[in-house]
Amino acid sequence: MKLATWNVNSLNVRLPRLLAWLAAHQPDILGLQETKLDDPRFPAMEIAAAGYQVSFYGQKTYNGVAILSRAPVADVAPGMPQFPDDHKRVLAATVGDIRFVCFYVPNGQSVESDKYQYKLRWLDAATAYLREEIARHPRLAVVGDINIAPEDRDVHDPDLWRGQVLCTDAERAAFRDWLGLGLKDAFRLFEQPDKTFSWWDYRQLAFPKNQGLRIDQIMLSPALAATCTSCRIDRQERKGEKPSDHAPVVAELAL
DNA sequence: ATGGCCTGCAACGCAGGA
Repeated sequence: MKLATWNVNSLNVRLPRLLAWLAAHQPDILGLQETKLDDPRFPAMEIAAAGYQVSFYGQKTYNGVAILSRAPVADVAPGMPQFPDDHKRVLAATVGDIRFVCFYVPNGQSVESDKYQYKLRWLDAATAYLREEIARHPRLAVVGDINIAPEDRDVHDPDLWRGQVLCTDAERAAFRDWLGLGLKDAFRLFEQPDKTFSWWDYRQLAFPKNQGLRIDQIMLSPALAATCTSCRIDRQERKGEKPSDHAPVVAELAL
């Protein structure tokens, strides 16, 4: 079984790439972030034609999340009950005996901004939310654009980024809180090449220079982590015409 | 390669991303 996550940075623009990627990689469950589409405009027909059930929770211009699954989906739950929010950033669904949570964590913009304070409040609420989810669902996968580079090795230039948003101690502490609930960062269950990232700025030739961050994650509860056989980032998808600035992350489970 | 990020909006510059 393949689980995946991808910030598509506008599903409207990225739909051709998404359909090609589904055909090439055939994930069983995929979480999307930054669809940037109102629900009436969601391309449900095209995705259904590709063989996927789809649940979506979107808004115009900003945010927006979706879950695609080859198998039937149940108990779809938008948002976090602990954190009423106009931003559409959270969607959860059950596929078989797996609970799949798709997060689009706030960016935070800069440590001086109100958006950073919002991000910290959001992360606190997410900890409470995940504590309940993992208690209720032993086989839990939490995926998404987490907008936190967990450690310096997830940053191309740690000195440049030190103390900046995505790398602050407070954000990293929240990520460690999630690991403290028992979740495993699937990517770090395996030996990985140095300087493997999931996001590269569109500017300054950041991708060819590999000036990136690893801010997209798949986190697995112990029961699922025990079945995980690989986790990799598909940097090929960052190449070519009109790529998203994020690459997909894929975890394989022996299920 | 003589460039300089991308997307959506109701725009004709701006907000937001990270």
